[in-house]
Amino acid sequence: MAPEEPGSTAPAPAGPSPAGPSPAGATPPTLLDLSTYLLSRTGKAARSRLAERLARRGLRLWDMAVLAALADFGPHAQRDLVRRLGVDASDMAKVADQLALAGYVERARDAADRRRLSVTVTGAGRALLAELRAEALAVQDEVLAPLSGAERRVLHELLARVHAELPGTP
Amino acid sequence: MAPEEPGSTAPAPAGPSPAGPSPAGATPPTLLDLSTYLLSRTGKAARSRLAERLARRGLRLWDMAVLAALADFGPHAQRDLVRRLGVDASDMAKVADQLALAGYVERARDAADRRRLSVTVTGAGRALLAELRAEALAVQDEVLAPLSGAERRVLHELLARVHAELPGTP
DNA sequence: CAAAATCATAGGTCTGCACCCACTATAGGG
DNA sequence: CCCTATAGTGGGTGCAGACCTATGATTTTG
Repeated sequence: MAPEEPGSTAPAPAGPSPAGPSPAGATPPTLLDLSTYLLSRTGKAARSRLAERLARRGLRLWDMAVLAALADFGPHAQRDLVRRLGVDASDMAKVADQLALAGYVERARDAADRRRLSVTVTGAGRALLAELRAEALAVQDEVLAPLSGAERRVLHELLARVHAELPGTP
Repeated sequence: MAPEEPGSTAPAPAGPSPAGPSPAGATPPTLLDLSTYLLSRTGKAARSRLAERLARRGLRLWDMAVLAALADFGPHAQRDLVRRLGVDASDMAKVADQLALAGYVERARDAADRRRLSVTVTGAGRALLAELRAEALAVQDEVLAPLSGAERRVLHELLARVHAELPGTP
């Protein structure tokens, strides 16, 4: 079970870039060549850092998403938040409940359809969202540190286009 | 597991996101303005799609990483794989064990230090890695569909620089 | 009106990831 | 030799995310 493949030469890395820190060993080039891999890694770094900052406030990423949706598009019925954000209805109920308890949103039964709960962001919610946005920008600055302003704009534009076409996102 | 969308298998016959521009509602601009958010979302999409393809073969992302490390840098003591990939030693033992069982790697005790297990990729392992690489490229093609070749190269270069400076990666 | 559909919610499952501890085998210094 | 450190392993824990089901309240529809 060892058909030695002579041709499967590893793309031996000439050498770890002098500037590149590699105290623990370099990442395999086979992986680094994959945009998939880089996207996954950098995305995970961004997410986990932001999540960690939110966690310090007892919040999760969904909380921020809900506040953003309410601030950007105005009051939603809970079911519309579910549709817009693509989250499970049951999970949305929990998020909304927590946000309402903390005073960041208000919930009221829709008079027209008493099954529906209309969710509205409060002043406190808007203020919080502004802070969370600042946190996100701080993370962004941290993660994108090696890029110039112009490069960051290019990256953002490319990612926006990729994101726009992702199934499940629209 | 395709948490984002239901059928991620086939490239949508007609259009990616069915005609409707916002069948579910638009994403809040407050989020879309954050590169952090785009990075996280696209990264997650890439990751989950690749993971799903690997899962069909009974593999996980770590399996691919280990094979890549072995193919790129030659045989490793298990402990060196742990250092290079930044995974927990206990988890690495499990991954290596599974790979060995499937015949993708061989393990032998190091004669010099009989505590160490030297891990070597087999021919089958290299062949598998080539296939996994092809899968990753397919996912990449899927995710980066909206970008031209030149744009993909720019994106890759920017991501590579960002990734190189991420703490925890070195 | 009765039946079916819809909304919100409580509760639970499942999966993957990261991490931790206890234990064995081996190495190496004093 | 004894003692400490290291390598690998097995068997866990805890957490977060997505998902699923049942139920009560309400609206819509046949």
